Amino acid sequence: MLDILDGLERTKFCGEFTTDDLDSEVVAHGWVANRRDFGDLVFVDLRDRTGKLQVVFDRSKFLDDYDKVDKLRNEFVISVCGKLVKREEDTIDPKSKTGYIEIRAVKMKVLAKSLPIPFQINEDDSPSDSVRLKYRYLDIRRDVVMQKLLLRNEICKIVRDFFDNNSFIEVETPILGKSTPEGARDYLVPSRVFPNKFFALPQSPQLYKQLLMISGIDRYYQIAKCFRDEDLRADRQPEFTQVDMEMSFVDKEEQVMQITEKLFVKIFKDTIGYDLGTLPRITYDEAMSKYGSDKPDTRFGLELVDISDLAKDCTLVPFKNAVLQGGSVRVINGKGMFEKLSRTELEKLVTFVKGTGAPGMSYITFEEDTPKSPLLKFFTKEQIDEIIKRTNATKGDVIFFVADAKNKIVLTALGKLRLHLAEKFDLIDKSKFNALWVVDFPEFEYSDEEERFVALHHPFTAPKDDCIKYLLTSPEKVYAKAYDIVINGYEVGGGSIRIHDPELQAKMFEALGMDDKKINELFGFFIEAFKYGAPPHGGLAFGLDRLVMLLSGSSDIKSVIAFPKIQTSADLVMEAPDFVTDKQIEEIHISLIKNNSEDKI
RNA sequence: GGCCCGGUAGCUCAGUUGGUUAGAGCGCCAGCCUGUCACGCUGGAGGUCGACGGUUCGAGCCCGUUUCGGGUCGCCA
Repeated sequence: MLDILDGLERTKFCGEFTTDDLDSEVVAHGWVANRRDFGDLVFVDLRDRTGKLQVVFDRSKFLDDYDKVDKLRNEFVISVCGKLVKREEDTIDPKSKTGYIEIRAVKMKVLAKSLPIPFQINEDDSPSDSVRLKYRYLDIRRDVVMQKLLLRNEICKIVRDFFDNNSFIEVETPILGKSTPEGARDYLVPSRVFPNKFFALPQSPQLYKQLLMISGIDRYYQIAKCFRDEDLRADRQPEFTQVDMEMSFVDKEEQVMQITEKLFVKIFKDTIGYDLGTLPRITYDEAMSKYGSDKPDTRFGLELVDISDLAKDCTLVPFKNAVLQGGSVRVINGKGMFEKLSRTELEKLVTFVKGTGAPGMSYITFEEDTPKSPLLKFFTKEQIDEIIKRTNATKGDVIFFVADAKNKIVLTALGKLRLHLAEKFDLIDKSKFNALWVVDFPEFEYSDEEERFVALHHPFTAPKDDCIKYLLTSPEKVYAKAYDIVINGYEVGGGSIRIHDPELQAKMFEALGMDDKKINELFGFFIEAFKYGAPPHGGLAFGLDRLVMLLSGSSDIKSVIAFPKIQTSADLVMEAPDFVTDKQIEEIHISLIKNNSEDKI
């Protein structure tokens, strides 16, 4: 090491030099970010993860071989020795944090050369994703990317300190586990030792952390890698990080929510200086009926209004039937949107709503104070007046109607329309962070596909005490001790109080239509564990990537992950996944549908 | 699996109605320059217009297929 660096030890990181270091001999290491070459005078911006510092190479004062300076190019790694000085008044760069100082170099060593890199590293230029991700290690040299990784590190430190201060213990749980059928698709790992058997990568450390409660760890946390073999989205990666926690001797949602809320308030305050305040609570039912979503973005209005009671008595058959068949008719008032929406754009909105699964959308426009719409003839004047009253509709508004025999379709459609309109008309105050709790989730959700009730959260979620009696008779009436934390319309985290009573757990499985054999195969070990003294417990997990994304003002989760996957879930840096040798395949007792390994060359 | 958008120099992009030798900025190479900070100036290199096929006298441009990248629906307890 010392031979390479000629004994040069870094005085400070580039961005950390201050007036304290003035007029002393200093050593700085870094990358050549830019150079301005005047022949016998060369300026170099030296960059490391903390920022940039100008180095001046003046031939008349440089004691080393000046030829090396001539040959410097961008992204060379160098070590510079010289005097740190204050710049002349008229040469100060006000745009740079270190713009008032510079190193007058007397010695310089090139530690590594660099080819011209495939794109330029500066703040203004952003190359396409594929180039950036193929050369992600270079992309990270860009300040915008580096800042996100530094922010991520900061958040992790706050998380660790916080849990440590609150008697939580970090325990690592296995990456190689067992496949569980419900929920997302598992990443599978074939076993070499057990032919035909597979490990699964964890979708979350859920079962392990509950076992740790039985162990007496009492309070656990982990910054855990989780895996889901599903298609990607801008805010979804197949491999992601959760901050996972669980605590014993709690039986009320409140206890977990309080400590989590404290952590979130601290993270926002200590990183970006934002005061989250006290998080409002909203029930799942209320969130659905007001916002058409269980993760509402409350930074803007456009709330849903139920007019089913009026539509029930109208003469428009689809509306009437929707209500009579157990569904609903609901509306959103697009405040002041009439002038901004042409006929074509209104029809585009109809297409958009149809795309969400709703049968269609109607609307009433208010070019003047009086409503205009083909819908009007199906309602009485009193009904229309009531709709206007409930939506506060006035001149310039447009009321959007969606009806269906399935409530969920109406709610989802309007919920998505609400977001779409807010985006389209720029109604969202981007400087705000609206964090809230969604509570009182239903325990079950009816799956049309499987024609049975499935767990909305997971099958270990405790039902509300007064709902237990409905478990086997009316699952739709059962609410859960479950809670989600939602920020700006993103589901950032969620958790629940767990079932710790083996009898209740058995009932729960029964409600889900699982027979003893299946239960034993899948969760036998888990059920057994609960017979050896399980304390009441509950916990929560939140997505670290999503949180960093929000805090860094980004809407792309890839931007806050060092080496993210692209949409096809491939890794462009390593070019993974890739073929493996026939021998490797043989060892894990797998036969390929078609051996493509020759295609590799 | 469906739908939408995109691929032109190393990077970011322009390219008219289908018409001569496909352009710009940055970067790169060479030279000049002692206070620049997006340094400047002079000169230069660099292109299978993602690929294949079709239409046409003629295709970067039109059509089809395909590939790669992005967004989204399904999916994501």
